[in-house]
Amino acid sequence: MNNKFRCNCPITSALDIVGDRWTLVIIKQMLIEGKKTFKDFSESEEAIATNILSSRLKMLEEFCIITKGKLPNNNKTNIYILTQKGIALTPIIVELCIWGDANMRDFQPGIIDGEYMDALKNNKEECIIDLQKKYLEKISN
Amino acid sequence: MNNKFRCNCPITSALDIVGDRWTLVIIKQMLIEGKKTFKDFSESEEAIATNILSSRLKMLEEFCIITKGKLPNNNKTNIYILTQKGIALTPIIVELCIWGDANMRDFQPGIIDGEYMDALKNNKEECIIDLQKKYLEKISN
DNA sequence: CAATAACACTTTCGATTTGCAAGTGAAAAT
DNA sequence: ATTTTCACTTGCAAATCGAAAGTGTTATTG
Repeated sequence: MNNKFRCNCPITSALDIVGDRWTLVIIKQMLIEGKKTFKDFSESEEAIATNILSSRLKMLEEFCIITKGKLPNNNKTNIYILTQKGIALTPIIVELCIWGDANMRDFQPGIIDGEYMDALKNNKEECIIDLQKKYLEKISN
Repeated sequence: MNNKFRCNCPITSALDIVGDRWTLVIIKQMLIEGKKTFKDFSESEEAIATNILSSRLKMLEEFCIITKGKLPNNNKTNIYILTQKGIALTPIIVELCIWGDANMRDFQPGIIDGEYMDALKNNKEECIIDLQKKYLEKISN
């Protein structure tokens, strides 16, 4: 197993895992859009290719950011769920959202905010806690 | 000019620009490590290749995240400076730092925190403001 | 029970990107 | 005048990406 990490900086080390075109998009889809199956992800707006999706899910499982499981009455569909490490990425997702909303419109005028955006601008910290709480509720039943 | 953007989500749009292996590492080096010349970046711990560095600096300039300039008495060395859009990435860098520090040690035991880490854990918001203020001071003289 | 559909991948392959090394040209220092 | 420094650019092999098609297993439908 070769070392994925470029150096001992915590920021660079974080980027060694989540710093690519797709990883945080998948996390976002789980956390905010409630996606949890391979099909959910592959049918997303972002149109991720299935081979890339497959390799990213595998990597995220290796680094304990998600877990792969099944529903009791269904032996076909895999269910992917964020672990604590994964849920802890919420502040990063939220900050990306705020930055993208505020700074990318000049180049991407089509940006459409979700319903969460207003709340996010008003009270960021509360919003982060709320997103995490809602995700935990969603997966616990 | 082809469209870089995958869809209308602000998070995905942010990741279309800063979601790669190197972009946020460069921003971090500017903001936290005070790097500002091509040489500074190319001699970094992370060891970015000069062709990649060159293409990223060009891209960041296109998207108005950095500006390229010269010092009055030096016509050789280029000085790269974060714009407001660039400085606004501070919260993302900070959150990556916190997440990496808290969650990557299992896989990267070598992680070494900078002096800013303790302050960061105690008072995140103040730390973000402080980092931005210090950067602005640094470039204004 | 047989046939079909759905799901979760895997494989293939051409295109793009990465990363290393070497080279270039202009400015600054010696 | 020569050497060094800086900021790139070029060339090339290796790795990764992305679109499409294929595979195998598990529901579902008639």
